[in-house]
Parts: sequence; structure tokens; C-alpha cells
Amino acid sequence: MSLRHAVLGLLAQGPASGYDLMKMFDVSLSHVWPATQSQLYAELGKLAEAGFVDVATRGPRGRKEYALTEEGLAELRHWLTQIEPTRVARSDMLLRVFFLARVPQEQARAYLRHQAGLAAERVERLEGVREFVESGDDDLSVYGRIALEYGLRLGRMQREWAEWAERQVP
Amino acid sequence: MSLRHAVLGLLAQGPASGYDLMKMFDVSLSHVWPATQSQLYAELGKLAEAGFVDVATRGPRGRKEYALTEEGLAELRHWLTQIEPTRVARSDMLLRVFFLARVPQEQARAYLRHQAGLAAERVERLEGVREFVESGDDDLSVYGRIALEYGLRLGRMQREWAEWAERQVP
DNA sequence: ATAGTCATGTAATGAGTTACATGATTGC
DNA sequence: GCAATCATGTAACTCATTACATGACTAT
Repeated sequence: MSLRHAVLGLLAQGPASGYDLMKMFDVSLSHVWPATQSQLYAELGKLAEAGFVDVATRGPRGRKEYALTEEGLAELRHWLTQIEPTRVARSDMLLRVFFLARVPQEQARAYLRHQAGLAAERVERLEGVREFVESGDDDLSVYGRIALEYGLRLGRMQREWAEWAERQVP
Repeated sequence: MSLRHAVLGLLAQGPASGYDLMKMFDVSLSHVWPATQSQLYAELGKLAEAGFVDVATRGPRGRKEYALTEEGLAELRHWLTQIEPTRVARSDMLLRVFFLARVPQEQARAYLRHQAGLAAERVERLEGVREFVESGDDDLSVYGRIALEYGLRLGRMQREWAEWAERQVP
């Protein structure tokens, strides 16, 4: 039930409409917890019914601006500190590796080489993002940079692993 | 639709029943593509209907041993080499990081410290597994070791990142 | 006027989880 | 005889994806 908490977390920064939240998901959470528009509006309805958010103001075009309630903030804090992150991490990239013996070795190597290239691209893109986010010591900058750093380190690790792995294929 | 291909991949190693496959998922694929028993039996039914597998032999207790067909192997190879892995990778561990500013700094540090500890445990466990899998140059050993190495590098990266991140919290 | 963007929702489908239900065979 | 394990399936529910549907406001 993390979509719920992602919404609560975004609303903790201030009131927003479903439309606003959708953009926030797209720009800042898309690599960590993607969500679709349908999912969002449905979740906002459930959240309001549960009393974790409420409609603070109504604007033009039926705009509803949601605000976090006391209970909503309490629920967010509870999730942050008391609930263990679930360790699942499905990866169809890694799943393919298990079965690579079913294709000719040159194709197996090509697959790993390709993955190394994709990882390298991601690292470059994130390094570009870092330029912009650089300084700033507000909360968002601090934790945003910590998350960005994770992406960077993950990308580098994947690139190096894929390059190493290609050399392991006999 | 990766569950489908996980099943095809396992059946490429030889015929197996739903029960056998369930155990194979639990021991070798549980960290990469977990599956439940319900899901498995349902998928085997669809796979048989699609002609990618068929019931090779029937045993005691209604046991049905499925075998990969030519079309099944072709489909597996197509998926391995022609379909790009989907890059989603939801992480509720990382999602929490974005919202850590909503709890006192000591709690934020404790969260990251805890994650570092969990990553360290995973690394230790995998290093233990590696002892057993060590040598061997058969296909399974080669690609199994490549996947294992990924887990190991990921775990180390996570441990180092979490330790670094803890120091970033003001 | 009209294109762009703001804004909310519903429906259908697929994927994954948990719980339930049942029974045959084997080894001791 | 009985416990363990082998073996298959169904049902209810939640979560996620894609597509459809509709309309109001704003700036040029």
C-alpha cells in the first residue's frame, strides 16, 4: 500500500489537486514509485473517505485541492518509522540472465553489453540532473540528493557488473 | 508477462510438474521473480492452451509433468533477445527517503542505519551462498554466479550508500 | 475561434497475494 | 495407522495499466 503513502508524503509538502500530484509523481517520483492518473484519483477518494486527507478548497474546472489531516500525517510518520520496507524487487533484466544459456553465447554477450550501455546512459543522465540540484540545504534538497545518489551508485554498479558479466560468458 | 517466461525458462532445463516448479521458484528465483502456487498453476494452464508447453507424462496423485514445446522454446528465445527489460523498479525503501524530512532527524538517521545493517546481512548471506556455488563451469553455474554477483554488488552498494546517507542528514 | 492545458473521472483487463479446499501416496 | 509430503486447483481481493470519456478555462 505504498501509493497511499506516496500521496500522503507529497501532500505533507502542502495542499495539492490530483492534477498537481500527477505532475509531482511524473517529475520526482517516476523512477521510485510510478503512478497513473486513474490510480491517483481513486486513491485520493479512498484517502478522503479514510479521513487522511480532506478537500481544502475548490477551484475552477471542478478542481479539488486536497490537504493532509492530522491523522494523515500520523499515518505517514507511522509508515516511515514503524513499517519495514518490503523486499521484493522483481527484475526481468536479471531474470533473463538466468536463462541466457538458451541462446548462442554471442547473443548472451550482446545482451549484457546492451545492459551495460543502458546503465551508462542512466548514469550520464543523472549526472546531468545533479548539476542542477547541486547546492541547497533545504529538506527537499538533502533527501532529494540522497535519493539521486542512490540512482547514481546503482547505475554505476550495474554498468560495471554488466561489463564484468560479459567477460564471464565463455 | 515475465512469470510466463520464468516458467518457460525453467522448463527449458527439463520437464517438471507445477509442484516441482514451485520449489524451483522458491530456491532459485525467489529474489528475482517470486511466484505463488496459485499463480503457477494458472499460468501452466494458459501456457498449455497457448501451445508453449504440453503435458508429457501423468504420474500418481494427478501429477502432470509439463514439457516445453518447440514454440515454447522459440517464445523464450524471442523474449530473451528481442524484448527490452522493463525499467520500473519500485522501491518503497527509497520512497521513504523522499519523505524522511517529516520525522525527527534522529529517526531519519536510525532508518538509514537500519537499512545499512539489513544490506550488510544480505551481503553476508550471499557470501555464504557463494562458498557453495563456487566452481563449476556448466551453464547454470556460470549464469547463476553472474546473478549472484549482481546481488552481492547491489548489497554492498546499498550498505555503503546508506552509511554515506546517514552522514548527510544534518 | 481555437488550441493548449487544466481537471476529473469510469471501465476493462491483467498481475499478484492470501486463504481456502481437497485428496493421494509414501515411509515409518 | 498416521504424519509428512506430494499434488492440484478455486475464490476473493488488491494493485497497476491502458483506454475511454467529458468538459471548463485561458491566452492568443
